[in-house]
Amino acid sequence: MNKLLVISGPTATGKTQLAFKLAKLLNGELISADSRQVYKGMDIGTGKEFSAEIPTWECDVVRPDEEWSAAHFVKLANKLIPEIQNRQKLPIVVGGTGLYIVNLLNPPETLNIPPNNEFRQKLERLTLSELQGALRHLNEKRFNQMNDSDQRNPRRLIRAIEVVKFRKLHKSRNGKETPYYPCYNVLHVGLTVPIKEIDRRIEERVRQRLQNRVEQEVRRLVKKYGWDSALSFTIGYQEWKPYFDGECSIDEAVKRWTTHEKQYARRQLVWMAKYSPDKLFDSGESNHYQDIEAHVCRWYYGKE
RNA sequence: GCUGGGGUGGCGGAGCGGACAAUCGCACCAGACUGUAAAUCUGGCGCCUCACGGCUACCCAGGUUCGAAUCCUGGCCCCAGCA
Repeated sequence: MNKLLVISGPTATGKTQLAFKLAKLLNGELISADSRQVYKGMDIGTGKEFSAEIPTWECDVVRPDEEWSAAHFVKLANKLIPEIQNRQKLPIVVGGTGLYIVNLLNPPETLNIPPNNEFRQKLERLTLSELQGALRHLNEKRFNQMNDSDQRNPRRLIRAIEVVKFRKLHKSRNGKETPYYPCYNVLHVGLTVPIKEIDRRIEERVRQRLQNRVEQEVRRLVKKYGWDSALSFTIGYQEWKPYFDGECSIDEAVKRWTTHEKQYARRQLVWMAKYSPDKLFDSGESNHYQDIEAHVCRWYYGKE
């Protein structure tokens, strides 16, 4: 039994509800592939949902001021998945962070090359052309491999430099940072909805979260962790800062939040178009659940 | 009613005689992406054309000028202060 079910898709398509249903049906446990729900206390704004019967892993694992990354996610997931399987249960990875899922299923060689924060801080002070120059000087080939947009992306340039530097330093003892290549029997189900419907659901959800007093949650978290934390790069949190600082009205802040959420959904769709799941379902269609259930069961109960 | 400021592309906002289809930001569209990914970055964004290029544009109507979003006159509208 090495089966692994993956459910991905843009925000507001009903992934979590689907995962709960399937978990109940197939005796499963969830692993959240969500880069924001890992943060403790960021509950209302990230829309955490739990079920009394079904365990959900990789939620609430670090504080908003702690470090987290795709590599952390993958490492923990590769520990959890066999554990769940050993309990004779089905692990279900659900989430909208496409990179996490891709990295889990198909880890890049560089995944376990750690960041060098001190070095990064130094590089962050450089201009774009200085960064480009630095990478070309270290490894012209690597620079040329990058596409036009990445060559102008400071963050990507910094990581590339970091990787090259690391390899130069550790070329003798290669192997330690090679990622673990799992071989699970994976079914990857994608969930989508026409974009107009996603927009509608996002608007509704923002209203709902306001009613659930996100504002209080944000205020509390800012007090505890400050803006120098995940709060400043999370939709639904970052937008509150100008309002708290008296630079805009609450309506403007909420509008920006909604817009950012919609833009995010579009980016997720672009990502999904590139890394398409095995099978895509439209959760706006009335009988989608039956279709998904049938499809998943065929895989689950089928021969290995 | 007087005085002063102003009307620019979906919005905010530069430009104040030529180099302006008009800096920039936002929104929007299309993408990229392999340890920050709800992040970060790229391209497009008046109309027609694959392109060279052409056409119509900076409230409206006139005028000055080789040339006007930019100057002048009149009109309409907005804002601030005074009445």
